Amino acid sequence: MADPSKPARPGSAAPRHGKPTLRTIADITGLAVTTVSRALADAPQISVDTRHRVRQVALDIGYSPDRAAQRLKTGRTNVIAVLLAPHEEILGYGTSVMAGIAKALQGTAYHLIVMPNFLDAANIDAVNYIIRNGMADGLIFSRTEPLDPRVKLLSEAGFPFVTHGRTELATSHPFVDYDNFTFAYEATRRLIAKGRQKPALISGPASFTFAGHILHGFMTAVREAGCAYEILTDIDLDSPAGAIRDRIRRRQADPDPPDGFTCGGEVCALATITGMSDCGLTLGVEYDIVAKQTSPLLGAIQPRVDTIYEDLTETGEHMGRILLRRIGGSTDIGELQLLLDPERRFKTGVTAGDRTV
Amino acid sequence: MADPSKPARPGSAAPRHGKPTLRTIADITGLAVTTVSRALADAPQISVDTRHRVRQVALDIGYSPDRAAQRLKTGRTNVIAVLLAPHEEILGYGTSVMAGIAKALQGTAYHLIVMPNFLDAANIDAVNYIIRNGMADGLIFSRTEPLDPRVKLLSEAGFPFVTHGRTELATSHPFVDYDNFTFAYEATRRLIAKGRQKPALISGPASFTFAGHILHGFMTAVREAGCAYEILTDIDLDSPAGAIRDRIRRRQADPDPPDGFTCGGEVCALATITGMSDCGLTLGVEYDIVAKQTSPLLGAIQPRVDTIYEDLTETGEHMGRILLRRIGGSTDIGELQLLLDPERRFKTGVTAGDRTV
DNA sequence: GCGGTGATTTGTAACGTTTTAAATTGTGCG
DNA sequence: CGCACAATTTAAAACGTTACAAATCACCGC
Repeated sequence: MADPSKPARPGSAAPRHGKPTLRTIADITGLAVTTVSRALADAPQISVDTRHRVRQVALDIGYSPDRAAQRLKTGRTNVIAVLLAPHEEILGYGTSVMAGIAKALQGTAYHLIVMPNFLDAANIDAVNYIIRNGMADGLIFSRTEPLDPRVKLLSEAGFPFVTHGRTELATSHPFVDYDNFTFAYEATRRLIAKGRQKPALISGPASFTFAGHILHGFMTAVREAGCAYEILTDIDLDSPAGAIRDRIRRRQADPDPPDGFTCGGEVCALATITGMSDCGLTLGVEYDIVAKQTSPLLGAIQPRVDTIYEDLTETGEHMGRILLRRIGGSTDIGELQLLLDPERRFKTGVTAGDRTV
Repeated sequence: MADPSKPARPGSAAPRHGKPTLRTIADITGLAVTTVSRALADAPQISVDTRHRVRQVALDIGYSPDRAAQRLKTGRTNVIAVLLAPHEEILGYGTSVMAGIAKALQGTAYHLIVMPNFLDAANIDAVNYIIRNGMADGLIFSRTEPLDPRVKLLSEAGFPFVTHGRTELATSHPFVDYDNFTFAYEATRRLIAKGRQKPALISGPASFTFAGHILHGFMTAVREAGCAYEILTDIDLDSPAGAIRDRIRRRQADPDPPDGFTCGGEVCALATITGMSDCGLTLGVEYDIVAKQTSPLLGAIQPRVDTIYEDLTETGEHMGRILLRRIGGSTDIGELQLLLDPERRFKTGVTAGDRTV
């Protein structure tokens, strides 16, 4: 064993910029740089005594490994990239999900980088860039399409990733998804249970997988009930609130308008209320809405909206955990895929001290 | 000049993982690695002809420099870090600002990383971590306090940063801020112009600089008008919507309630409307609100709310640009600080095709 | 033709880490 | 005592880039 009391070997110098390196620890302990490296990595071939001593010194001088050097040597970046689409600006989708991912990454060596992909919708380029330049060890993105080209690309490259949303591709891949079928099914059933005769659906843009799930859930509910229904095409959850409002208003002017709305989002619900209100119709009286809720917002507005909750932060946390597992080498698809149940609790803004008016 | 036709020098090998490096280009062109490096850096000592040839080859084979190696060698990370507080989840504050920053970083070598700081509010630790470990070349954060310790720390360390919001520290530093004084002043004047007798203020948490600016603007307006006023303490823009709603409702039960509200945020405005509505009061009839608008949300709801706009994406873009300038070495405080005027346009949800009802 | 000059190009070392292979130590046993 | 063997520790090389100093080249005036 090296004698800790012997002077630092000649040729060893303190790093110029003060930041401690492996070399610093080596000089202090009298060990070789290699030994220190392995000790910190808890290699079994290093004596337990040495491992402890090295760890202690590292802690004392506040050592933390240089990420650039590690990355250069190992090829691992210790970075998770997340792709955010421009539309996700509203109502904190992006921030909620990222908060969840960050939570999953807490305590690991991984950092979260946001790909500057707000501008161009063609984010297949961003995916290509990440794979080819090895910008990250794993990728997270959302708004999957049934035949999502990003998923294909990543799968073929063997690049670890997790999607928010499923695809219909033959090769299965890691994902976290919310059960939008059940959401739409339950939401529409609630409308019917409230006595509504003709539910209408406002779903996501048709190209996304989840829009199909919502449609399916909606159709299942209306068919079961054998009631009339309507699907509002030409607007979707990404439409500007003003466009949705106008569309609702126009529809009410035509014969046989819907009296219930299954809304996939909060802004959409607000816009619907506004449009109906413009026509002199009151929520809960002439019509009803059941909406998906992803923020505390709808919980406190007037009139109260019946909602079904989706926890985006939880979703992000699951995605982070699954991605770490995948990067760790897991191929057990069972622990890499997760379908979250809509929570059944009725979020209607009722808080303690609330009085019925 | 090196002869392009001569065979690749012995000892040169193709990189194992296919990714082209400087060495690859050197082999192809018959130049030395150093020459290629400088050619790509457009160093004047390399002949124009060589520079062009190297660039072309680099383009052809799809070369892009290894960030880890650059970072290791130069100490520069080419990373901008952004700190997001937990409260910024709502209404896309974070995402909007980041979209703006990303826009400013577009086309530069910089990547945007989000510090996983959602969990602990003590983000002074995160700042320390970034400085000490050289995690980024620059930092962006928001919600400054008058004597913000983060600003102190960064200034002393000489670490480039830009804040969203001002401080009252003696040493001036780069910032982008919205003129919240003018916002509150104008908003309150509008309330008074609408004939309101007793405006009330809901501002940000008192610890933040901008809350003081809002208060100042509000007070200036009410003093000028010589009218009654009220400041709603015990709630602020960060309060849950339900808490704000309840507080408004309770206040209306007491004597001499306010009949106008200057709201610093959208959720706050919605909650206020809800609380008043619970008391049977109608916006625009018994009371008015002027709110700050940072998303398209309020534009489409019913009842219409009078708002003053703050463009967060633009703010982010300015912050990004200023930070790049600062990293580039600028110390001209004139081009590192920016106070944005509230836009005077009235965003009241009026879109093309809108009809007055 | 020769030293000098400016314009280009080049080799070597280094950034801090991990990996591979080799060296050093200690121990048991014939 | 000497050898094999395991347990530790070590030296050297490499990842891809840039900085520094040195080398090469072409060309000029004498």
